[in-house]
Amino acid sequence: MINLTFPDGAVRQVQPGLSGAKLAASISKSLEKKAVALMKDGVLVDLADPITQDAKVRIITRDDAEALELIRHDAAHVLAEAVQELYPGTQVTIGPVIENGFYYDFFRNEPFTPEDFPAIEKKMREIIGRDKPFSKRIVSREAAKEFFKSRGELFKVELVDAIPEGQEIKFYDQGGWIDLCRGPHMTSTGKIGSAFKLMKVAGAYWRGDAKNQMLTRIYGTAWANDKDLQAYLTALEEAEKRDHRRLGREMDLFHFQEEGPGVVFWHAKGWTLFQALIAYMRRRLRADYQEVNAPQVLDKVLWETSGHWGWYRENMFKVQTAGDETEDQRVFALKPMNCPGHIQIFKHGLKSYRDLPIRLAEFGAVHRYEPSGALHGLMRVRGFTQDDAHVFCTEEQMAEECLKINELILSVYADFGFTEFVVKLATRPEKRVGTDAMWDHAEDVLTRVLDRISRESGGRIKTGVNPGEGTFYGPKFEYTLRDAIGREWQCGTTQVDFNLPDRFGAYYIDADGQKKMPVMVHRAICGSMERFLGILIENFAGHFPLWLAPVQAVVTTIVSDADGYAEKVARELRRAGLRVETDLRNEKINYKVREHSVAKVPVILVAGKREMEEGTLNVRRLGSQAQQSLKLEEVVRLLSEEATPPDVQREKAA
RNA sequence: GCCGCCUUAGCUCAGUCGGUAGAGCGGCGCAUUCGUAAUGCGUAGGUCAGGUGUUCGAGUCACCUAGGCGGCACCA
Repeated sequence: MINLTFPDGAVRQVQPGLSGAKLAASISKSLEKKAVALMKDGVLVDLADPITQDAKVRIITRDDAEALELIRHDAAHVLAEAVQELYPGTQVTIGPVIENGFYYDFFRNEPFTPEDFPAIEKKMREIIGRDKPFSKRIVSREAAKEFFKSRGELFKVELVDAIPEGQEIKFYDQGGWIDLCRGPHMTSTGKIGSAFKLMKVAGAYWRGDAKNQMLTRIYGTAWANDKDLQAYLTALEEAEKRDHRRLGREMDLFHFQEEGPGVVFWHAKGWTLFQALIAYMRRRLRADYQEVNAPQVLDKVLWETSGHWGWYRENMFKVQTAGDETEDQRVFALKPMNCPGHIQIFKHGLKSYRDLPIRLAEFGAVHRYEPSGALHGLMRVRGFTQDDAHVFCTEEQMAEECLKINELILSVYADFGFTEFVVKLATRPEKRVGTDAMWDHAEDVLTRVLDRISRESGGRIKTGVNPGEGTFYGPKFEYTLRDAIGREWQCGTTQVDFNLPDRFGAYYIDADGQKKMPVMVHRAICGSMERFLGILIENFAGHFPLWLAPVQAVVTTIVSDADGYAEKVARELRRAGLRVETDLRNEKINYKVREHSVAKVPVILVAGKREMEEGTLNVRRLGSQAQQSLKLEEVVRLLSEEATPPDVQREKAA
């Protein structure tokens, strides 16, 4: 006999080999019907699997949260069956569960289009309606390969070969249609229900490798019920409304055009935002950093020395004279990074150990030839501004510098309202420079720093490791923040580098009078200012806190008699440092309120006859219909206080 | 870069079977002076992304190029 422990702590003795299905049946008739899988020691397994030893068990019904991934996984199988039924000759490959849904990759000479969806969905519903049971059987490697080979499923043959020796090969049969799968599945296709929808088609490389064939991927979403499906579709629409490309146009922040793929035309309002962000960062750097500026165009030898010319040449802009007659054939590069420039500044003149650490910061405009398919609004561009810095320090100072940077990064994020972060250590990649000993050392230092960050945050900051994701010259920390709608963005990085100082021959004079190589720490907080602004636009859905809003308030009139008063109000607010516009157009107040609300101006100050006579303003805040009548002086005081950036407020309070 | 889709007025989008381009918003003009999310009337605005081809005739069909969108790959 074996002991099964139930979620309520109850223990039951049963015969070994009892299946989850039988177990459910022994509890109640209704549970037998509702059960779709078994949770055994924290792992989902098929209901038909025998339980052979003591375990903690829980019967999973379709309504349990754990069943959702099964619904999606089963839906992927049904999608594959539907496609093969409708389009014979299509080869199936893989079909995993992903966040919010599933996909299946197919190989077919003619790719699918969304126009095929109605037919496929209809067929899926038909298969689900048949409600055939999922049944599993273990097969031998040879039998599995033979089976797929005979059906012309060459991708599946490759998949069988990829299964590690000693691992079982399982076939799942769903009413005659069979797929290779590690499972688990629910009891029958009918359990999938009807709350699913095919979403999009996309190309995807076989096994994620660009050297392989392109497959057609069909994405779908699936939920336990229609209400959840509908909620998901609504959330997608909401996310679309805060798309920074859309808000950028609606709020007149920036634009892109054909002649400049991947480079931003910043309009006045967008540039105001940009400048507000840079001004904030400058204040945060004032105490510890020296701001510098290195050239845009430098001879390619510098990039050869750094290694960029070797590793990233395809992604660099080459710059040469455009003249046809010129003899000067010298090749320059538009800088893709700031580090070589900063090293030149460090190397200029002798540095003493007493000078260290030297922290050079730059809002450096860099250009990278990103693949055309990678471009995406402000999030991925070919010309952008990094809030970059390089700290030149001694070995002993390195860990302390990393911690100091960590504090700065986290406090910057907090000032923008981001409170959830993950810090990951990215370790040595295959493509790299420097000796293994150097890498061992650098990774060792960062691992210890990461432990300390985690420990000192009291577990508030999550940490992790990204193996092989480091840069070619050193390991790094990747700072990821979570936005208002739960999306994660990797922004900041801290990189420890023993390689570039060596390659460029940078040194300082140590206490013993000897030349010594400094360690270099690269760091960025926002990463790309353009991208960070894109993230901010989406995070706030364009509804910026007052200190960032490009137009902080609009003063508008109800009657033209109040025009003079409105001008005076605007002057006073501007004198207090606020970004204010007036709207004296001969339009109804409804019209003007609507227009400025749509433009997401945080504060509308209405001046009518009454306000003019009383020296007041009627204040209306974005997102609220409430009105508040306040004295002009009061408005100036309240708004300038609210528009004070968080760091300045902190300084004042201190 | 790869796969698929898209590109019509400043913006959002119609445009039938291949027969000579349309709406709303916005702009401009006039009237309206009005109390918190769209006042009325009038008016201008187009190389249908660019090119080549098929055709008596192309916004519409085919091919090429560019840009965009969704994924994939990439992201120093």
